[in-house]
Amino acid sequence: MSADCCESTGQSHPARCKDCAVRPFSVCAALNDDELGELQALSEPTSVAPKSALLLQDEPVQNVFNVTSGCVRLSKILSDGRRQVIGFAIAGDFLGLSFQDRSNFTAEAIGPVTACRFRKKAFLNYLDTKPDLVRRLLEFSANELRLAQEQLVLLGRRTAEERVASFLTMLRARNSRFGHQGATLQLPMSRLDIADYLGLTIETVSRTFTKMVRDKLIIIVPDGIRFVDLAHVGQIAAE
Amino acid sequence: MSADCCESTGQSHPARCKDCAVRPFSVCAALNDDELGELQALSEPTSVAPKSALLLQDEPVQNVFNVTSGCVRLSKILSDGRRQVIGFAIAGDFLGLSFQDRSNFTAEAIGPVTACRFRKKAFLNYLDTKPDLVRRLLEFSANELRLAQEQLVLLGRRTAEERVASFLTMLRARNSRFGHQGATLQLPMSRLDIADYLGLTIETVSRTFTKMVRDKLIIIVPDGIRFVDLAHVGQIAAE
DNA sequence: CGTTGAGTTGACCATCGTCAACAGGAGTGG
DNA sequence: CCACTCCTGTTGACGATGGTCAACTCAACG
Repeated sequence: MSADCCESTGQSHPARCKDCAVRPFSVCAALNDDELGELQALSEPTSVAPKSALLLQDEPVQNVFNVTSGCVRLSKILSDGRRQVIGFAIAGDFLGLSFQDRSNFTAEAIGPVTACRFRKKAFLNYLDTKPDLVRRLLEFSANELRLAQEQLVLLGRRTAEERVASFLTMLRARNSRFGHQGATLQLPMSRLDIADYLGLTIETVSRTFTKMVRDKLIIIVPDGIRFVDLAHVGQIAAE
Repeated sequence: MSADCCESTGQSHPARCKDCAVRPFSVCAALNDDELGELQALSEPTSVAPKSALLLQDEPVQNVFNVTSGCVRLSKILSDGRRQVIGFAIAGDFLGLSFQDRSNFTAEAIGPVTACRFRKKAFLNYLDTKPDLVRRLLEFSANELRLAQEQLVLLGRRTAEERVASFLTMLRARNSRFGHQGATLQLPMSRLDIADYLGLTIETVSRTFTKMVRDKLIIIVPDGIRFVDLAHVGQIAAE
């Protein structure tokens, strides 16, 4: 079985919610076994092909999603084409609950993605009967807000090298819950995605990686990087 | 009676929640009259002096707040002193519900501020009995997340002039619910606050204002600006 | 009337963006 | 199997946007 965080694996689509590997980390953890059965009845296990969209900016939101594997890029574009990636959703993350008719951003699968899909209306109706689930969603929302606020500091006040170091340590921390704790970090997204996430250009990201290699902080490996001096990278990120 | 959005006015501390002017815009709108009475019993009407703090970054959160008048600056600082203002809270905004023990940011009154204060524990306990209030908080949280995501685009991808134009139109839109719809816009915060909010320096903000005056887009008045060509400012902001 | 703090303006400069060339791997088709 | 294209990523030269440092104005306040 592949350990790649962005490949669809057999374990991601269990027969029942009860057996779902991401349940403890997802909103579903707010429900007991009986309620899980009800939720399961509303859910549609879905495979999303690489590069296809789960949500489209300014388009009506028909579905909400619970990501079960893979990596989803969330981005906003300006009318002249400038793009800002506002986040990456991974297993356990919940997508689409904005209480607005139209989506504020585009969500696209980077590699293969699996997710539980819900009709938005049905999900909202179910929500009205499950206060604990609403409470859990509130905690998720507050957490996303905290991450966005940290990203505001990064975009507003940090240098290119600090942004890249921050990005690498942040990604490592997020993967830790799935056991990926080694010195190797998979980077499922392209340099362009990273640049658009960090408010930089692809050239600056590339140059910064190269500098970090020269400084013996990381080495670049296929589809990712390997930390050589994790402590020092963390120090640059913390600053 | 002063129309300044950041001055304490008599109407801000009504005897009863029922009569509160900001209720329709705040989380309290989720409660009926009986419930309002319960909430009122938990609330402590509070006046906050200019420059004093409601929340301190990295310190335990004892209270949560419902702002009823004035303007509160939310900011995060890095260890070397760089500061990012992550938002401004005005009447109707709710502060402090992060589900974390310690605050992620500092919240300081810019001018005089009034707010309903709640002990965090008591408020959380009350929440457990009021699903509609949780639901309302979720909507507020989702809305704040949306604003933060738009700010990510601003900080990551927009020029100085676009940032300033966006800031002015955004502030105007937020004030509109309180009837401040004229061409004059009060700016309760300093140039430094604006700079730290927009990821710029105070000099760049000042130069950009000057340029916009030269271009006949705005004129600068005491404690604010006046729109001369609102449509054009909006166009620069939209881009 | 001197002091303080906020804001403005100018001169200069650094970081990062732009434009261009190039390298290397994957896929395609002869 | 090789040539070709395409795409991603890297590197270099140059330049622009916005930052740094400094001087100055002006209003508030004692």
